[in-house]
Amino acid sequence: MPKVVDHDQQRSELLAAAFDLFADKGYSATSMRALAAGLGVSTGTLYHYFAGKDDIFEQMLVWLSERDVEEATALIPDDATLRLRLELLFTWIRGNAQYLRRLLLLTLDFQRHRSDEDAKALVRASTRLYRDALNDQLGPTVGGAPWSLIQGMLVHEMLDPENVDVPDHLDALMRLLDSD
Amino acid sequence: MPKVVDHDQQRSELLAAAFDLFADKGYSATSMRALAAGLGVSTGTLYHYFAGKDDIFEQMLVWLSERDVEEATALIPDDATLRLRLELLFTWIRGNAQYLRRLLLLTLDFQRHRSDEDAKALVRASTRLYRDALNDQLGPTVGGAPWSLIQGMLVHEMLDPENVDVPDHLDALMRLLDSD
Amino acid sequence: MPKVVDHDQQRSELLAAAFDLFADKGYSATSMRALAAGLGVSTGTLYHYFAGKDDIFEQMLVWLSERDVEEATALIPDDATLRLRLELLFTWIRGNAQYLRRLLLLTLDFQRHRSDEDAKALVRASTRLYRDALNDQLGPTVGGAPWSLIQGMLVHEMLDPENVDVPDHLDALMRLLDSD
Amino acid sequence: MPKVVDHDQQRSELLAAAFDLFADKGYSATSMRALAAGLGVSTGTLYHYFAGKDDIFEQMLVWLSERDVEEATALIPDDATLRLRLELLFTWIRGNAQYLRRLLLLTLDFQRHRSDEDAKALVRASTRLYRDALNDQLGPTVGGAPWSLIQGMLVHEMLDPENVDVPDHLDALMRLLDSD
DNA sequence: CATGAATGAGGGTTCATTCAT
DNA sequence: TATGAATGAACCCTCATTCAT
Repeated sequence: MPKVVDHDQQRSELLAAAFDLFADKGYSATSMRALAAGLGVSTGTLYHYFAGKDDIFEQMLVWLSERDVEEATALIPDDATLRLRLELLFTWIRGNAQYLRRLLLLTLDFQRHRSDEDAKALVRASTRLYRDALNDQLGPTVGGAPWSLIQGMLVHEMLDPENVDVPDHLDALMRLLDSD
Repeated sequence: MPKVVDHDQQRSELLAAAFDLFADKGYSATSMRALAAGLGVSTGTLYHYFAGKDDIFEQMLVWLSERDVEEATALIPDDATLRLRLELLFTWIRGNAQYLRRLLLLTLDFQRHRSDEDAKALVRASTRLYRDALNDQLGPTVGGAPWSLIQGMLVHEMLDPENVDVPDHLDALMRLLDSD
Repeated sequence: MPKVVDHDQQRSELLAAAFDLFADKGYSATSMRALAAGLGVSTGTLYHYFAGKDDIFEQMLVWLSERDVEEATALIPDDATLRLRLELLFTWIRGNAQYLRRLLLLTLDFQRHRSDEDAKALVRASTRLYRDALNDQLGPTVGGAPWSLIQGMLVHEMLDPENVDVPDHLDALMRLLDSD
Repeated sequence: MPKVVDHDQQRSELLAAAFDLFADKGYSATSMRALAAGLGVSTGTLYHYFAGKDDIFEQMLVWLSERDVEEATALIPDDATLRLRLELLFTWIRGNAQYLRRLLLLTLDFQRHRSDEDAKALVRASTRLYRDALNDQLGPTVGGAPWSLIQGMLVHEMLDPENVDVPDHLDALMRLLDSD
């Protein structure tokens, strides 16, 4: 099925490139024209591969989530201690902080744009993919606070970039997990 | 003499009512026409009181921030213990969680829409107003993690409302502060 | 009738100031709000003294034309030779070239804006006031060409300011008149 | 393959038709909606072919200037005497006087609307195209006065149509050129 | 498969004018 | 007499989407 392969591969490449375009300007401010131009195709072609703007975003979000979780999980040895897992994950998060901030902002952007149940479900699914991976690594006892702390750190940096004490956040994360 | 209208009062009333309209649909999806209709005035009147859409939002954000900080601070007795302060603040936050989520989302929405330095400064100023008030109440030792945790809790609820363990977050906050 | 005097004087002052405002931006680009602000009154006051924007312009044009003709005519002795008359008039025109260009442009601007017969009649009346004064000074034999040359010089300067040879124009004017 | 439309040809056709619409009401009074309706397309289509209202005008002005100069120049034999050249040019001008008046008024209209340097440069370039062609035909000795006389004649007709003695203008032109 | 021409509703904003005070 | 709040149509322009080729 060579055609299908080509089709899927082309679609993946379009999705990968779409993130930068969306992330630069935000969901609604990124026009289909700009998307087409940035991806090097015509608007018609875009509509050939995708049902519309929302569809591009949705497929992109799923694709990014799966890729991220795979990538981060692969870094952690199976026999790592809790502390090591936390440090490795935190390192990955800090190394991709800029990207994660952009993704988080974009996700909220999209959710705001589309307030229907389908959009909420999509966002929830993507979020849970990340959160479940975190729980897998740090234990099922986690009640949500560490996850909130990580997300909060990213939001904090978006709103007031100069006043975020990153080591303090790692320290806080460790204390939260230790006391469990 | 002109029509007897207190310019500043009228402006404040428009600002107060504007929040719900902005928060319902997001910054960019709320048109000036919708704003005017929702506020019961014409678009011309809106431009009589404000320089434009951005100006409405900016004035609104300042007004809300100052009002919130005053309101929350007033609830806390001067001689309250750290634990009591935390509980009172957390109670206020939970009591206004829906509003705070909407405000946070709206703020991020606006920041995305306008990426210039002026917008960033405005958002930063508003954010710091809240954060400084928190630091005033919970002590200067706070390195940012508690603040991130609170913001993260709100974001968490936006993305995955059913999976947030609120008491766990209060507990985590207490642990973070106790160990200082 | 003190009230009437005050009223007329105020109106004259408003008209005088209105020219600069109109000339700076053009007829249609000068808003009533800008006019009111520039004249130091409210829009309501403007509508108290004038029937509307067109009325302001019309009264202004009449007032300017009469003032200009009086002023330029006063400079010429009754017993001046044709050559002297021409030189004095040309000197006045060059001394007021910037103003005259602005006035000519503004007049065309207005005529374009209002294509009805009333506007045309007004413009024609104003133009003839200038042209008749010129004919009075330079003789009834003038068939229109000198007048066209002067207007053309001003238009020429508007369209291509650096390439107008002013002495050549005076020379040409003299030749046109001499050969009559 | 897209719809088969020659982009440049379609653009030229729109430009040609745009002149009448602009000339009828003036630059600023001709709205994009009116333009689109008059050209038989949607506003969206207009923006597909042109960057905006100014762009339409600018491209139109260049196109008209080049067409006019070509057309008028083609009428004059290479070995024509000065007198013949003048007569032929004057005949062309009189034959197109209505059009030229409309063009001149429109150009001034546009220059008034946009006072930036780019607009001035465009107008200057267009003006010089006409003037240089005139100089080419009537000799480099022309100091500008004949050109001013021609423009003045057109302006004169705009302001006071009934009082322009056309033969007198031709006569004056000949005298100006003879005496060189 | 792929193109880009075409649409027209809707965006933020400005306007001359009215009128209650 | 004088004010400025209020209107709402119209401004230029952008948009996601469709479809003939």
